[in-house]
Amino acid sequence: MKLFIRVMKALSDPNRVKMMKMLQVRPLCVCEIKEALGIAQSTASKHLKILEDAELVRSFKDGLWVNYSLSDGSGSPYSASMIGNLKHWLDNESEIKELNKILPGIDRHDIVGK
Amino acid sequence: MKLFIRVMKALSDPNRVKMMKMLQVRPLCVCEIKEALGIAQSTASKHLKILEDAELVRSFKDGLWVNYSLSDGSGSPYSASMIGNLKHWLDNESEIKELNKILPGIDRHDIVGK
DNA sequence: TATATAGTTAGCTAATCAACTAAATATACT
DNA sequence: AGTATATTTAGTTGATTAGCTAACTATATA
Repeated sequence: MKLFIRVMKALSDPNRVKMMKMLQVRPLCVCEIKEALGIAQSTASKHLKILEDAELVRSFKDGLWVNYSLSDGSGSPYSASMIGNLKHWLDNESEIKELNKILPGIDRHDIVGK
Repeated sequence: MKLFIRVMKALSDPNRVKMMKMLQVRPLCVCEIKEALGIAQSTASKHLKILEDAELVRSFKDGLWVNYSLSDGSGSPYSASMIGNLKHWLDNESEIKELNKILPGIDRHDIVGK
């Protein structure tokens, strides 16, 4: 039960859902995600930890950067199912279309201050 | 996005998930549900409203009783999918097995005080 | 070694939420 | 009409949560 609740809770926040949708496009570092969403870096980091604890995303370090990507779903049937469903859900939402539009222009090397 | 979040939020609470699992067995009135879960009737009622707003359950009055049952899923793809998934999820959880064990012994006519 | 950069952790605040009791509403029965 | 029963609504309280800033850790580079 705990695992299931953890996945549902993780997907109960709009910013976290947006992160999942962005990670469908390509792996992203924390600073790219905070940039796209317009939130503080610490906030983005915390959200990503919640998604990771729910086995919805995974992370690997690359020098200074921590890259986040969608999990392969091996963590639980709940995360696997939601990762799969989200691939075809919400694409017509204006907020998601907006993100998809700006995402190509977001590059970790161009992000200035924190 | 709002609809999706509403479904995720609705399923983020253990008591609400338990309600979904109980309603898979049979339609239930509020008093049967509060009895099975050991919570106040007003609490059960509020939870059921949240599930109903997420299109996960529906209700119809029968005299003094309000019967709740699983929604047919026509409300949204999100509710439809989750209703379907929950049919085969969580059955091996001890909390759910316990509920399934006591549920046959719970009858609205036998419930004494509120 | 010092400095800059990316990320996380700690600590705070405002908002949301689950629980309860008590009061109000709705329906049936005497 | 009056009473009992089922449910919902109002109002309160304690816990959780999302957001921020500031401080800390880790890594790379001058």
